[in-house]
Amino acid sequence: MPQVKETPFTKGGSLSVKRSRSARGGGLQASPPPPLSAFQLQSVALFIHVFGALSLPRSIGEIYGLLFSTPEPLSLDDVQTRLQLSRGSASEGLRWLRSLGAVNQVYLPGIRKEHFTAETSLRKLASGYLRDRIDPHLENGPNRLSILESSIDPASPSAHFEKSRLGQIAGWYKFFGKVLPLIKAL
Amino acid sequence: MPQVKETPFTKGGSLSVKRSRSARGGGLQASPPPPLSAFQLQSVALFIHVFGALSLPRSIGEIYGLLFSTPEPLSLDDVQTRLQLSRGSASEGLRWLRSLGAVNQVYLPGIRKEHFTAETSLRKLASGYLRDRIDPHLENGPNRLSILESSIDPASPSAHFEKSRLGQIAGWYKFFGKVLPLIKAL
DNA sequence: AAATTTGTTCAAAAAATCTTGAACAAAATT
DNA sequence: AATTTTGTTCAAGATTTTTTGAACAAATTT
Repeated sequence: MPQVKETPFTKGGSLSVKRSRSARGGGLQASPPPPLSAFQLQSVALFIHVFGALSLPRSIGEIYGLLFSTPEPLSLDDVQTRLQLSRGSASEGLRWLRSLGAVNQVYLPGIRKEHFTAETSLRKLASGYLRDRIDPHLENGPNRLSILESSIDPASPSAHFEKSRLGQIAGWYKFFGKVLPLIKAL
Repeated sequence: MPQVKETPFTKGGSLSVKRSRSARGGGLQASPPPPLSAFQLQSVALFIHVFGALSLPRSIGEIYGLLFSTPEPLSLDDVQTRLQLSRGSASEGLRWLRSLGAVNQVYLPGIRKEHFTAETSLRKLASGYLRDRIDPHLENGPNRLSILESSIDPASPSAHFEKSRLGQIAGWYKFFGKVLPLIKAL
């Protein structure tokens, strides 16, 4: 459905020349895209690959790779311009990485923009990933198990087989419930 | 929740002389789609979910779920008709599961069609998955590391930082190289 | 050896996912 | 309080992945 958004108060008429989002006052051009160093380029490539192995989007790998290979904290705009990503991708990618704990927020005194660095502790990376991407599936476990159990008709001839399968799955859940905390603790 | 798929356009109507692939001679109709039991339906739903957590295609989860919840070995055709999958999906899905070791081939004396059952040993499932989906990424590790290393200019002021990052990654690879075999051995 | 059954492959269609860009909102500055 | 800066959201477009179905090949039967 095509939707037209309206502003609280439409100041439509002004025909103001739309300047680039990052254009500064005084008619200056946007700063030129800062080139990545060889090390940064290789890092980005490597993390695109690593994150790809987990079926994560390319932009996520790019962002983490850039932060990983850059000593200074970078802002959203830094990330966007250096990787030539769209604003949306950069924002959502950073948000996702932050929520996972793969990226740390750094507050620089006197600077308004938020800045970010890469978290490199394997423990934190792994536990964040497990927490966000694996645990949620295990949490429904008991519920799913009971649904499955209730689908077994005890009178049916296949009930015995089905119960054994149910037990199988229960064992898997139990195993993961025990092992995951261990991995997180590393 | 995930259920039967509907074909976008189910045309063809009555003039569709096209007989099912498995239609027998003598003008017989294709055998009616055998309905899944409640237990099978729930199992399929569960494994669609589980495999989905690993970003694997729905059809893979369907096939494994069906085999898991069925006592007898099933043939390619059985899988296809019961899940209403296309022939290609069923064939490729089974092949993938077989290559992973998640599905076992069963030879039934006197029966020409290949038949399959689900492998339920967690150890085999996990080690197959790690072998096919994780190991390949680790194998390139040394190579990737050396590429990254050669991108460092020792004279540059950032060389120190970059070397420490390189060491970080090397540590990760080392860790996984040690831990994965342990997991496989369970 | 012709016909039939069984299984695989792959181009095209369909579906799912990711990216973009502009509107919006919130916070800070003038 | 108006403007500017900063960050988020989401519909539409772009891209990638999955599914389909028909052609093909191999094995088996007639």
